[in-house]
Formats: sequence, structure tokens, C-alpha cells
Amino acid sequence: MSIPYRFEQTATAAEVAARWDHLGAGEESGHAVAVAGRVMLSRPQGRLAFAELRDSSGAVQLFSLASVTKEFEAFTRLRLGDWVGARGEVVRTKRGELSVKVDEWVVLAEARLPFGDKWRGVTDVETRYRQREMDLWANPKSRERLLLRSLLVRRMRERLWDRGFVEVETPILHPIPGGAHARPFVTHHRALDTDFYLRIAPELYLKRLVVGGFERVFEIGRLFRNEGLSPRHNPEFTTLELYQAYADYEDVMVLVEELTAELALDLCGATAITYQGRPLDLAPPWRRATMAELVEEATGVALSVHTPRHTLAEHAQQLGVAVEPAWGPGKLLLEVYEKTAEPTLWDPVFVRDYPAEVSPLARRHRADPELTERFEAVVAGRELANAFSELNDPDDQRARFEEQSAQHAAGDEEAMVVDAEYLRALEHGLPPTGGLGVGIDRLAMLFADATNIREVISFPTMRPERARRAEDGEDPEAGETGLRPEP
RNA sequence: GCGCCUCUAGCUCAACGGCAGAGCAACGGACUCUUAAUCCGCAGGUUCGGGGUUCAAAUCCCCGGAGGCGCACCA
Repeated sequence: MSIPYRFEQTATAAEVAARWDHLGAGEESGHAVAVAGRVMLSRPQGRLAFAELRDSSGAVQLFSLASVTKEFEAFTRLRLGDWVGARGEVVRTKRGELSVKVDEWVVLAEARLPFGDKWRGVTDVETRYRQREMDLWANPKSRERLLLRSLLVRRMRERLWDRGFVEVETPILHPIPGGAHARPFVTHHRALDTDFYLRIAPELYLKRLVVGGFERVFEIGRLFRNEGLSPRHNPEFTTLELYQAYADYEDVMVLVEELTAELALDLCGATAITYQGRPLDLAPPWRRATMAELVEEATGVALSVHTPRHTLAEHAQQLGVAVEPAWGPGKLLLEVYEKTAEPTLWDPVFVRDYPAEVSPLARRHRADPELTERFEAVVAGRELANAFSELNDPDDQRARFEEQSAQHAAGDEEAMVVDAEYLRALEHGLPPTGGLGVGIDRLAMLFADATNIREVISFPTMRPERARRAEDGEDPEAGETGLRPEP
């Protein structure tokens, strides 16, 4: 049987269901359609045969009769997973199932490999992640999660366009990894004989675009961090970063809470959603609290960046934090916050006014130079967004870079290094700007009610399948060369 | 990186020191209204790999691999 190059589909399963819903049992519509999809169930029954055809919109039953259907015998031998195109009249069977009574049909692709258990599908997580194409057919929920993610990104773009933001693309190959505190992947460019780093954040380039006159920009794209995998971390992940000239972090808070609530309405139909069985209300306004306030709430002790270092160190140690000598009060306060307050947070809260020591790209707080105008949005106990009034003073930025650089030299591989190009850009003048980063995978998890980031990534990062054979000392290609010593 | 758990037929799972099994899928057959169709028949295995203990190992022990969860990391 030859496979055609195209098939003229005139209706989807969902369209058939909607348009001929009114047909009564045993009734015939008099209308022919052409449908296509994958055979998910097959019930041959002598001179009759039924098959469930699934397409991206839903499923419709194919009803085949030996007296009507061409190549009826072959139809009864269709296997689960075969792609089929079928033309015929829309009817409702005597038992009440809306069907296409097949006149002509054609195989569009054979499923050579079996398709798993028709009832229980495929549940083995390794198979589900490594062979996602199989998971998507076997488990409708997997498809729904990826669809939801797609819609999330689409709506996010639309909401930002509506607000006058311009979508841009900035380099993924960075000569200097910057914009975040993370270990990079390294690669090499032959012609330039130079190492490049896959970006750990687009931040610095986006702010350079603001310097260049793009007053509202955003980028949705992939970031790469050479760190551990976990149910909440994938080495490559997607973020939204945006920058708004003339705005400060208070303005960004309003944007974040409004945008999130709008997306919740788009995707879940309400701002009050349920995550992991627990109610979560995303309606603005969200609570705003300083890090110091939250620490005091959680511990009963008033601590801040102005608390003597040894006092902070004592508290941190009591909490089991391995305090390092290089840490100042800011880092210690952050550690205490993360151990005590952060795990208790559930409803959305803007945790604001982070220590300057741990925020090298954020502008100093207008009321306290030891703090910055930075916040993280914590929702359902997770960091969903990180934002600040951007540091636009080139001298201060240089000083912060140099502090980071000293930490890098002292062995902190994740500390930043001085980025002269970026400093030169700041010398040309960055207006007051509010900036924001949002983890799109985590946002998708929230709306999809998923606990594992891999559920919202089409092909999550896995150890390569060939690793085992290589470890065993086998050359995977040895058997495929066809070259054998003569006996 | 550390700890715990998992790995048996294409898929989903039993057997837990004593002959490696079932359902579904596949394959052959019956069946003119099925709905996870039903019925009859047939076939399917390096029990993740390697080593050890034992009369006997899927099962117990050791090493390795892959995966999951938690911790650490991810400011």
C-alpha cells in the first residue's frame, strides 16, 4: 500500500461532534466528511468494524461495513497507532455513537512500534520523558499540559504587546556570562578561536537595548545553567525578562500581580485557583513585605542588614547554615530568611528590599544604601519572579562588579566578573528602569498543577541513552560498519 | 555530590530462595451496532549489566548502569 503525500481533511473530530450532535441513534446526516488521525482502538466484528480515530481536537468513531467500505479486510487489520485518513457519511449508530461511516480510507503512516497498553497507557516516567511522542498519544493529560504552556506564552506575549512592550532577541552566546549568579555551559567558536558561554541571563543585553532607546522591551527565551537537576530545575529553562524605562520596582510589582492574575483568568478561568489541593488566590493586590519583616515574623527576632554580623552568624548557625567567613550581614540575612520565612509562604507575597551584598545589579534603596530596591514574588512557596529598580549608576555598578570579581577570584565560581562592555553602555546613560525576570516553566507548573518541571517541558534534559553502552566498552558503531575480519 | 526507593514480555503488573506468570498489545481464527467488544487458538524473556553466596537466585550480598523522590546546589 502506498502512502499518499497529502490528505484533504474536511473536518476535525471536534467539528464532527459539534455539528452533528443533534443526530439521533440510527440517523444518517446525508453529509460526507474526511477525517484523519491515529487509530487508538479497533473493534473488528465480522462484517462490521469500529475504530476510534483520535486527532488533535478529540476523537471520532469510524464505522466500517464490508458492503460499504473499500478494502474492508485491510481495515479490520489496522493496528493501534496507525495514522488513517477516512471519508464517509456522518451517522449515528444504532447504539448511539456518532461515527463516520467509512467509504474510502487510506493509511497515512504505519505504527511499526507498538503503542503501549490501550487502557493504562504508558506510565513509566523514563519512557514518558525519553519518548515523549509516545507519552503524548498514550496520555491526554501530557498533551493538555503542553498545550496549556503554549497558551500561557501566547497570552503573555499578547498582554505585553498590549502594554506597549517590544519583543526582542538577544545573544545566547555570551563572551562573558553575566546577569545572574550561576555556573555556565562553555562552548568554543572555531573561526574566532574563542570560548563562549551559553547565557545564564539576558539581563545585561536587554538593559543595553534600553540605553539604545527601547523604552519597553521583553524577551522570552531559553537560559542555560550548568547546575543540578531536580523536580524544579532543568539545565535549560525558559524565562520572561522585561525592562520598562522610567519605572521603579513598585511599578513592576503592580505589573507582576496584574499580569499573573490576567493569565490565571485566561488559563484557569479564575484568579482563585487550586494548587496541589490547596487554594491559592492570585487576585491583586498581593501582600508586600520586606525581608526583614518576614524574618521577624518567622523568628520573633528583629534582624536586618544593620544587625551586627556575629549576631546574624549565630542565628544562621543555629538554623544549620554552614556559615562562610566571606559572608557579610546581607548574605547572612538572606540565608536566615530562606531557612525560616520563605518555606512558610503560600499566598502571593512580594518579598522586598534585598541586601545590596547579594544584589549586584539592583539599585540601592532610596532610604537605605545597604539595601536594594529588589523583590522576589513568592507564590505557593516558590520564587516565581525576581525584579528590581535597575542599577544605572556606572560607578556603583563598577564597584559591585569588582566586589563580585573578588569573590570569583576567592573561589566562588558563580560570582560575576567585571563586564567592561556593559559598563561602557551604562556610561551612555540608562534611565531609571524597572526590570523583571519570570520563570515560565514554574508559572506553567502553577497553572498546570504540576509538581515536576519535566511535566511542562516537551523534552526535558536526560542523561543520553547511549551512556550505558559506552561505559560497557562497546563501540556502538562497531556492529554497523559491515566490516568484519575474514575467517 | 549525599541518602532512600525502583528496574521482570512491546505496555501495565504478579511471582519475594524452589518449574518466570497474568491482562492488554501482537499473530491465526469466529462474529452485521461495538464502546477497554466478546470468544477460541498461538506465540512472546540475557528478570538492567557484571560478580558473589547457595543444592537452587528475578528474589540475598557486592560493584556498575538508568530512573524517581528527598537533601544539597539553584543567592
